[in-house]
Amino acid sequence: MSKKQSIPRPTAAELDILRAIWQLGPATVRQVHEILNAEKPCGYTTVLKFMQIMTAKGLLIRDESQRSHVYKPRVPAENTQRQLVADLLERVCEGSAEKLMMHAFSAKKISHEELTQIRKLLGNMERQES
Amino acid sequence: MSKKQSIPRPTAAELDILRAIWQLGPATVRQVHEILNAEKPCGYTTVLKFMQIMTAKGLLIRDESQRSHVYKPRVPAENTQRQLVADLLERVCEGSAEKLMMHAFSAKKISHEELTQIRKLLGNMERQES
DNA sequence: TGACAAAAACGAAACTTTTCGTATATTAAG
DNA sequence: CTTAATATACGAAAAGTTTCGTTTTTGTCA
Repeated sequence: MSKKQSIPRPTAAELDILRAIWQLGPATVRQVHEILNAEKPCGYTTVLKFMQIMTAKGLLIRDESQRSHVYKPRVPAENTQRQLVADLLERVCEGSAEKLMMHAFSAKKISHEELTQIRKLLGNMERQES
Repeated sequence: MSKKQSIPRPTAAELDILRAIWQLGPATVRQVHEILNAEKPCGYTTVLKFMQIMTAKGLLIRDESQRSHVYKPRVPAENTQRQLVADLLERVCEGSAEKLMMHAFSAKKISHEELTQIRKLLGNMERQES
């Protein structure tokens, strides 16, 4: 009975770091800091500290074989993203995917291409349905 | 030049309270506490304090004409929901509505009826497109 | 009007998150 | 080996969130 301790939900600042790593792939503190600092000024050690904390929490794992440690997500980006979307779905859309989409559509202009992709996605859903 | 100060994003606990009020309509602390306490035990004054803080932050407004003050959201539920969805869309889905949907679908089984509704929604979108 | 019940106000403790200064370690160059 | 550059480690302040005990106010009714 292995104890698979659950990974906590990332905080806002932690999500910023995850996003940078999702974009970069396995990355050093310096690389992440470069991206984050460009968006919004922040100290190097601030980013370092976060990445240490995130490692302690189990959000990241790190390879210490190099002088500059290399960090990557403990679980695939998709898992974390799915968890966050599911959470919002329940907590603000009452579990209604339709509401979720309505809000997304009213918040942002969606391109024709994207609409086509989404329709295709819906088709697949339908097919999988019992 | 009226200074329209922006309303802050609700925290997790504040969102719980908003959800209760969205469900109840304008409500007293007691009503909100009843709902929240049923989900997860919490003190009356805890809820009261939150609602006071939220009023100070501009998330709620209250009618003090009765002995039991009546609170309601300062902005329509849809606005807050749209803001939260838009935020997630940008911060975890890279602005891609398709990814948002994919995650929603993989997180939760969607009923046939809901799929139909969503398809209808897509149709409307298309029509509005330039 | 006085006592009781219910509500609001207040203040602060307990936690969590965010930010960084300073100290220490490691490596490369001269 | 010494120094300079760059990394990590550590600790703690600052800020924000959550929780609730205690006090004060307000309304009711006997």
